[in-house]
Amino acid sequence: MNTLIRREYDYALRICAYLAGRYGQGRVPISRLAKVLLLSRPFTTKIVFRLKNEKIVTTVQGKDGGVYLTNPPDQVTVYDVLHAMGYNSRLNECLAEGHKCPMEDICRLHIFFQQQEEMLINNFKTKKLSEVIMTDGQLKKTVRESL
Amino acid sequence: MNTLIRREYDYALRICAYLAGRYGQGRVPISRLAKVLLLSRPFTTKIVFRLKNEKIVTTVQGKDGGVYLTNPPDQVTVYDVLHAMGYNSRLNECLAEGHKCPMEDICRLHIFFQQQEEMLINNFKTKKLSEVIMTDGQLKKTVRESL
DNA sequence: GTATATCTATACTTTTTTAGTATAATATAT
DNA sequence: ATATATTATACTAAAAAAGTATAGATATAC
Repeated sequence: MNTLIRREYDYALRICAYLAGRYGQGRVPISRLAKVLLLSRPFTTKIVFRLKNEKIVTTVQGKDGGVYLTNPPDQVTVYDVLHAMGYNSRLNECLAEGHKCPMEDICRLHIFFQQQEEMLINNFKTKKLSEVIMTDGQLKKTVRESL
Repeated sequence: MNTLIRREYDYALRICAYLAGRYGQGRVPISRLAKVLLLSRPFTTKIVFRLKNEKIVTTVQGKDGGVYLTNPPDQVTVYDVLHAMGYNSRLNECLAEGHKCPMEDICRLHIFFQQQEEMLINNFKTKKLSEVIMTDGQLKKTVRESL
């Protein structure tokens, strides 16, 4: 199966949605993120590393270190997170930069997909992290039920 | 790069958009489809084979054989073609059938992506082949210019 | 009835992408 | 000092996508 949102991107969003719920409440160690979000620890590490480089999250090393969301959740969008992770998905390859299809200008399919993609990206840019917060309470409940 | 519409699906759409422009005007051999749409012949063959099995196109063997659109272009949608090709792309894997995420019910990200996907599929179901026709005239012009 | 143009059906190969792991190093609170 | 964290990069394995090859069947024109 084929997805526009890769696993990594999805995990990154989960991590940010969780951190959004703890904004202003200190640092969360990666080990805890992994546990509560059902991710492997090395993979979580990798994703946090990318998010940190793009300044979506801030990290603190050492004992009592951990991760927190750099900016308030209502100032970060789903698109921001995807973009930070290197999101460059396209509905159709013919929409990609550098791709020069000789039919492009006359191709109504191209125009159609272009419109669809714009709409989607626009919605990603509108959706804020504050709207998709995952709280500890919710997570504990579902994880308990899934055991 | 990652796309929702695979190359095969895109080619299938092109083929159908072209056949839509010649609906009621007889059969088009695969060799011609490949040439005019800038596709390799074996690949075109493979795609036509799939479209035939799903009755999107009808094929006639033998000398003077070829391919034509089974139904009028205003009765076939972009979604019909994608579906025939085995389209099962999802925005996010967590939307896939059989995928059971323990957080699913409470996950606002899941709900958000679900909505986005519905919107997209709906638009695919609304767009008819008659709206994306590629004519011989257009194609010859662009191909000439690209040489 | 034969040659030829055409589709049929499946198997194979190559390349790319994705997903995930491992590890040695560095930082900090106590 | 030491225990607990993150850092940064390299590596591996599995899966998917893209495209090719080929032997065969079929229909038609002549």
